[in-house]
Amino acid sequence: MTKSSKTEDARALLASNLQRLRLELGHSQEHLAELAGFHRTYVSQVERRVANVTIDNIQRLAAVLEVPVAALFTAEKSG
Amino acid sequence: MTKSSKTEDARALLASNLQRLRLELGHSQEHLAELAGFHRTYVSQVERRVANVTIDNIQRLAAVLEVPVAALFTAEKSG
DNA sequence: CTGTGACTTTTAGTCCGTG
DNA sequence: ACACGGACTAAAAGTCACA
Repeated sequence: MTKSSKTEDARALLASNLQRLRLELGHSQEHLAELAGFHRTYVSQVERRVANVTIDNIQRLAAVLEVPVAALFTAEKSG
Repeated sequence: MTKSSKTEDARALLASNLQRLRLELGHSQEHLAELAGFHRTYVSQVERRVANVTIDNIQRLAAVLEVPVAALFTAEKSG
C-alpha cells in the first residue's frame, strides 16, 4: 500500500504548501513574517513542522498567501 | 458587500463542519471527545468557536470524523 | 536568508461544578 | 446531552543569539 491511503500529516501539508506558495509569491520567510505579523523564526518553525500552529495563525498565513484555509491542507498533484 | 467576499472565519468553518459531521455520525459531544481523546468541555468550546484549536488537534478531529483535514475548512454548498 | 535551542509570556486544554 | 464559568497545568506564541 502507498502512503496515500492514510491521512497525510497535517503539519507536513501545511509546511509544504506554505513554502511553495511563499516562493511562488517571491517572498522570503522574513518578508512573509513581516506581512503576517509574525517573527521571522516562527515562519521557519512552521515550514520545518516544529510548530503546532493554531487555527487563528493558520488563517493569518492563508490571508497573506491569498488562498482559502482549505488550500493549505490540500496535497499537490504529484503529476 | 456581503461577508462572503472576505475569507470565511476559520473557527466558524471548523465549528459548523465539526458539529454537522458529528451529528451525521450520531455522536454526542461527550462521545466524540472520548473517541478523540479530548475533554468533554473542549469539544463544546470548539463548536462554540471559543477555542483556538491547534493543527494537531484539528487533525485528530478529522481522523475521528473520517474526513480529510481540508474538509473541515470547506464551506457547505448553500444548495 | 534560514536553522536551531533556550528562553519568557501568553494561551490552549483540563477538570470541577452549576443551570 | 449541552452551555458556561473559574482555577489550574501543559503547551503554544513569540523573541533572541548564534551558526
